[in-house]
Amino acid sequence: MQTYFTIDCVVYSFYEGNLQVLLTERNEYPYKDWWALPGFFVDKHEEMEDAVKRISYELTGLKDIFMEQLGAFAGVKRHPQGRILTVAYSTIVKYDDVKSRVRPVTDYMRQAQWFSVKELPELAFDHNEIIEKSLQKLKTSINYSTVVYEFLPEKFTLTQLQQVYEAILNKPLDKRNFRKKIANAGFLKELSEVQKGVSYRAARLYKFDKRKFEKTFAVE
Amino acid sequence: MQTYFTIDCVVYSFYEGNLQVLLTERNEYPYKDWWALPGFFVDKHEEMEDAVKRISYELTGLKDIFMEQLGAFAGVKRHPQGRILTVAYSTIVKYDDVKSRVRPVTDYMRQAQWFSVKELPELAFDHNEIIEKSLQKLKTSINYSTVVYEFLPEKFTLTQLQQVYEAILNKPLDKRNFRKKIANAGFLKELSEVQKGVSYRAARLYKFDKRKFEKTFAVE
DNA sequence: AATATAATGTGTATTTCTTACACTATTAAA
DNA sequence: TTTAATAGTGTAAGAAATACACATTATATT
Repeated sequence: MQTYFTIDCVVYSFYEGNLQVLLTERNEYPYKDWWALPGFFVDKHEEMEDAVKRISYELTGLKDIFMEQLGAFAGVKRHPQGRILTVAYSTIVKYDDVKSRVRPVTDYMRQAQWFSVKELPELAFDHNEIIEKSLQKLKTSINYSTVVYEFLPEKFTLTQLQQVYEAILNKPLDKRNFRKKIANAGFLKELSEVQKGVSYRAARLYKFDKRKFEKTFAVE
Repeated sequence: MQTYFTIDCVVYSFYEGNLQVLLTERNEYPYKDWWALPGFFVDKHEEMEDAVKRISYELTGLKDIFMEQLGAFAGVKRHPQGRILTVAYSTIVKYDDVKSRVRPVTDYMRQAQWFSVKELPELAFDHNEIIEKSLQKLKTSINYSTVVYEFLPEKFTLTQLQQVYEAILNKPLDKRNFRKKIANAGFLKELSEVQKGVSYRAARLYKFDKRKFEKTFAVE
């Protein structure tokens, strides 16, 4: 007994204070003209991770992006033509790296577009449910993972970092307490550089120090 | 392009101070005579969750058990005959409910046996990896979920509860601090009953109060 | 009845973490 | 030089986490 097998990608970025998800407009039945997560059939000899990389690359032009498996969705009724098992992955890209490059991947999809997670349309299949689950996971893993840094450029300000936290947790945070906590964690390297091109006091730039992070979370 | 589709179950219980996993001895190639997680092909019109329930029931005679999806494992090379996608689930049963009932499910499997997670043999396919990942997840979810209570009978002592925590976290805990923390959380209902049949001071029994738990973790 | 055994049940002091809260400093643009 | 906009900073109070030792109780054994 065999089943069709696809992967779907929840591609996130951060823009204008909001978490954004990349959706594509379907050009085929079922759900023609509906918005949906970008997804595909996985090739016979292709690893799932490679399929995700392939889709993400074709959509955004980027390689080496954050990628995490969310789980399998295989409800018998999720697809009108019988079970299609999908494995959902979430990926995160830096908006600036991508903004002008986003485009649909195949003829199956018309346009590709960013949507704020706060204003999602009704999506094809069980895709709203997949995104819901993915957001939940983002939230709970924020303190134990490097996801926040995946949204930011290499050098970032503390305010930008706080905004990403706020977007994921969907609530405002106190600036001083936030900074204390971040300073305390000790994962950031303070640079001597400051922000450029702003018409107000320029903020100091920081880098995420992966080594220090791994030391803290090392299993003994 | 289609793929074979199985589910594998990580069935846990708690016995003699250790986390135990139920393994079956394979009676078929590949990996004949190896120990493996109990698993099966999923029927065409069967929901994954139902397949897990079915297997767990056939192995242990129990219904209504804890069940959680761990994720999909679909490496092209995980099965020598080409990709077989498996979705792994973890389930938890109470050892006493089950101890004499455990038995293999089909001709594909010879005996079924509990193994302490501290002394696992080398398993078929990628099953060691699956268990590793599952243990990791147990650990990180212990404080936000009801998993610990799934291991225990309806009425249990605080020492038993502490032992389950210790087995999952794989480290000893301070008795007084542990009790303070539990009392503080407020999920337990103290009973007027005490333990029976022990040859020393009998401990007070407690029940898990699901309502209180849900109140605490309610999303606002 | 006395004793040995084995586990139960309990409190305090210390440290660490979390939270609440408001003003001055700096820069660029007008 | 003034205005606008954001950066950057400390303290006090309360809550939670940790480290630590002994008297109590139920049963079994003699």
